[in-house]
Amino acid sequence: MPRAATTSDVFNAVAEPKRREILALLIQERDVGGIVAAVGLRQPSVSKHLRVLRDVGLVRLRRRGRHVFYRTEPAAIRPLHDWAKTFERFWQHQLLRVKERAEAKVSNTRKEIP
Amino acid sequence: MPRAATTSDVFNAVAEPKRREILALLIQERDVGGIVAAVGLRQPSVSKHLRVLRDVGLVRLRRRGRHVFYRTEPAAIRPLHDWAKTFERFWQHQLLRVKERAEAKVSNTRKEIP
DNA sequence: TTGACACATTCCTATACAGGAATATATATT
DNA sequence: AATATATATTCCTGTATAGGAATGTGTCAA
Repeated sequence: MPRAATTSDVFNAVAEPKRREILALLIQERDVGGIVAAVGLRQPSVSKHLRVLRDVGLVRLRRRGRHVFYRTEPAAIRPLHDWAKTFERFWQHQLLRVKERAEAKVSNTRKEIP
Repeated sequence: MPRAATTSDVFNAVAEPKRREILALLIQERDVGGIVAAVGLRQPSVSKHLRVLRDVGLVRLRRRGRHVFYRTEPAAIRPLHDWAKTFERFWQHQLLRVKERAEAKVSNTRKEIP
């Protein structure tokens, strides 16, 4: 079985670096031409990335005449954030242990010096 | 160009749901057999997922005789967390606006009642 | 109406993938 | 040494890309 479709969930959609770049860009609304100018890709590739982002709800669009303006939908990133946050307390534990070891070492060094 | 390799970065590695499941599982150290029993996959598939997670630093291993014990390396998830957190203030803005609209509505309703 | 412009979609291709089956490697047991 | 156990790797296959090229669609302008 191949990897899940990029359109299936947010995790797959943001696995592509260019799409993350586009998401960061679209915190400020831009039309497709503006995105093409900003990232180093041809217009059809950009449109395809936008389609993926749209399908998982990571961007919204607004049509104005011939132009289509896209903007990031930040709330759609929350599931990813919440998942990562699940591990936060564990890496904090790690940092604490590192700190404790460092302090213990200092303490030992002090004992050794006299 | 195909999708980037799963081994290239943390974002690609966690794009696969089973790997996220394994990461959650390995907060508590387990051997491969234990993982196989927990997730519904054959041993070779599990070993391959572990290889990917290992290559991007998301898990560490400890050999004990014939058994290999894996555990999640929570700190390796931080880049993902930090990236998602970049958008936190924007979705908070959204929530604030929703709240403001709701309060404005209540206020209007009150004005209409008398 | 005829272009011109902005964007989206389709078709093509090389590549990466995930699981299954078979096999290899390493360690423990007898 | 021979065998059993635990895990890793290799080979195979159907599927999902991501970008390029070509084409389709909708809107504005003259």
